[in-house]
Amino acid sequence: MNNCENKLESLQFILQVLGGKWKIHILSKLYFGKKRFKELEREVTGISPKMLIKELKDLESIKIVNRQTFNTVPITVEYSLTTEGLTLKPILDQLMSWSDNFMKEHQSVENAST
Amino acid sequence: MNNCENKLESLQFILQVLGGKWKIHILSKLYFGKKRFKELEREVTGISPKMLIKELKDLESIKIVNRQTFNTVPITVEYSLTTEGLTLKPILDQLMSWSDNFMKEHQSVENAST
DNA sequence: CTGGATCCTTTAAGATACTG
DNA sequence: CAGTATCTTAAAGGATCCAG
Repeated sequence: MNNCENKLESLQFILQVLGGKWKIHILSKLYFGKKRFKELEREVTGISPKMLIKELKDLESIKIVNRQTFNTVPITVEYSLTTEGLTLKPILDQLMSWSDNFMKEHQSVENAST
Repeated sequence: MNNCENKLESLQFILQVLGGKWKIHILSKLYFGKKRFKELEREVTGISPKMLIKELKDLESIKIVNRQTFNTVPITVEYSLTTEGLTLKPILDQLMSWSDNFMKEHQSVENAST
């Protein structure tokens, strides 16, 4: 039963993918639909083009986001979630509600010094 | 409805907590029960005492693990999960099964070049 | 045994200017 | 508009030695 090690690795892998400063923020924007590069740059406040590109490439390479180019006058690129990417949403939602709850608990503990 | 920002923050927070190279590994050992420092050092292969201490402190500070000292001849310290920490298990399990599935898909895509 | 302190290397991230 | 390149800083992690 040492596929535990295996699972550990996958877990670490996906945590690494989702970790970092920007991934979640970017994904949360893409859950509302496709976005152009510039849109993302605007909406993911504080990110630099270099970081945005890097993160998008990361996500693209594991097929969580999709990149589509249009040969318009100034080139247009749209990013969107793949089917795989969409399956991530419930997970993220659950994690979110856990974190949310966790934060509340944590706060109430700190404020319990009355 | 900009509690979205709030949720994003909690998500990032917990992802940061769980992220890094060792947290998950350590937690997965603690799910089997309390462990002494040395036991963890042995079981979490490759970790240095410095890292182990740091990670344990991180987890302790957010009340996910519990630290209990015993005034034995050479001092003994036992680490275990708190109630909060235990609530993390289902989340981790779900994440794990997702990652697992994701990895399989990903592999089959790569091998589909027949 | 448990853990702190120090030094060093590697990786993540930020700023900014530049090209097709 | 979309993306690169370069340079710099900050943070994570590793190695090792030391102390209660």
